[in-house]
Amino acid sequence: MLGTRPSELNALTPGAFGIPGPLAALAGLRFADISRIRSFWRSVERYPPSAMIHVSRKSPRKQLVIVSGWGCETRILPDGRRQIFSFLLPGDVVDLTRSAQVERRTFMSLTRLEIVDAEVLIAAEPNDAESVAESLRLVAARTEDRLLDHMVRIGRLSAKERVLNLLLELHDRLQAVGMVKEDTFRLPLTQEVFADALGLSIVHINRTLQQLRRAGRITLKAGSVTLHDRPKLSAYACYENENHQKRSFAPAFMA
Amino acid sequence: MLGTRPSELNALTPGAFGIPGPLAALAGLRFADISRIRSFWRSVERYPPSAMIHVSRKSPRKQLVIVSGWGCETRILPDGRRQIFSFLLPGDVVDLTRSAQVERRTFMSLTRLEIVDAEVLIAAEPNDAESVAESLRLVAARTEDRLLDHMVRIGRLSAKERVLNLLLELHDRLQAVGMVKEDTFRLPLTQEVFADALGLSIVHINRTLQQLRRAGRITLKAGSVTLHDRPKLSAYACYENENHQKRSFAPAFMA
DNA sequence: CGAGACTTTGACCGTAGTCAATTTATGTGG
DNA sequence: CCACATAAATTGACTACGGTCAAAGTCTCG
Repeated sequence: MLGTRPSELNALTPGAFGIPGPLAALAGLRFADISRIRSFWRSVERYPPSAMIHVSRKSPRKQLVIVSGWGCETRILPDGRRQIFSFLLPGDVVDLTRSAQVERRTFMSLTRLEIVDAEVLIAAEPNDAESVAESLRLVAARTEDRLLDHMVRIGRLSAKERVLNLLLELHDRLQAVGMVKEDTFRLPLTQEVFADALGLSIVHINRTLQQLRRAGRITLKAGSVTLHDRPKLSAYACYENENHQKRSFAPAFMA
Repeated sequence: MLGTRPSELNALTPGAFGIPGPLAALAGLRFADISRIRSFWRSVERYPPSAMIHVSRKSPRKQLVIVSGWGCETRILPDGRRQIFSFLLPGDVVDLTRSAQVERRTFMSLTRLEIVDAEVLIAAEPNDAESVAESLRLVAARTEDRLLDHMVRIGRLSAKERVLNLLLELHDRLQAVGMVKEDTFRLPLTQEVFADALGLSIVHINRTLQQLRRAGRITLKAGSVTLHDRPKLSAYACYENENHQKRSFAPAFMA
């Protein structure tokens, strides 16, 4: 782990739906009543850390929603090198509809992970099926857009910038789903995962983190990170909040 | 230019539809008669090299099809660094439907460029509207998938591997639309563009190309490239043909 | 022929990679 | 609750890939 001690602060319980939780990211989703939530809760699939989640052509499911935990999309080269394309957080949608060749992206869990098939969410809201589907598409589109940010990170930023830029993105995404407290959030990733995401070696990631720590830019311990002076860090790392000029998507069901 | 002298071998004329041309990449597209092709030809938009193609929210168009020339999607950082996300070749589709934040990707021409709005193609085929639309989606999905290959390139391959891997991809894509002759194809890109796509500096791209040339891996002159021993190069550069296990999409209208 | 865009080369530097050893968790069985 | 095994984080020494700066050479085109 990047810091130390694990924890379950990154896991959600059904009760969490009562407060601005991860699924709030699913713009406009409304859960009419508790019983529906329960039924949906029962169809959650659970995976242990580092599990490969198969989504072959035989399985009909095409959109998966992360309920709790962290996942990622990755590709491993024949010689063992690995590139992580994206991190998937609670509320994110993996939309396989958008890919012509599902085989080329591997979806795996990084922590214990819970997912539901989007079909279940849509079925839970028969009256708003279309609006739910639309929300899912929107969230999936955002996930795709982030691939570009990640490409810029890897292609054009220095190691320090890459690390900060990614941490800033994760901060914002986690904050959007209520998983940030006082600028601090859990980061259940090993340095190896970080390295594979940012196109750097483990050793260099380690040294980069040290530097950022010593320079007082971040605090990283016990598996939690705190970013000090985000505006400044954002400028330094060429980070742009993805919600800059966007309309807000406050979840209607919690007004 | 990467080699020397320009040329129009990468541009298409209407007559080209009679032979396996770029639009063959649009699986299943059928052009019932010449008059329709003409009408569609009249709605082609033309751009000079290095033009920014605006696709703001005000313009209703959402899917653009490249008819001739090369384009790219890119992002420029505040300090001038630039990352090119993808190259767009004849037959490719730019699907803005898939992006929640169009502002974050800039679409520009690299050579003289001709595009048509997908609407036009669909309208040209009233009886097969749905199948044409489906083809467009498929092509767009492939374009998206390629972003991942590009990410691997930038994140995990060495300079030599990156260059070869990209050349191999371009070879295959151009071959699919009949723009490769005897393992040779036109490459109307400057080394700067190459550098910005591969996350390297111009100087290093130049040296890498020299090395590949001297090692006899490629021939690069007069704006054309020849790849020698592609199977070997593919293995070396971790390149996998995207059509590996895929069904072929021979254009029905030219059988 | 000259201007400007592109390519090429040399000299030198620095970021990031590799290898290998050490320290510090984390976790499991007794 | 401790001992040991394993995973993860650190650190040092050394290397090398790729970046920067600057100058010279080429090509194209008006």
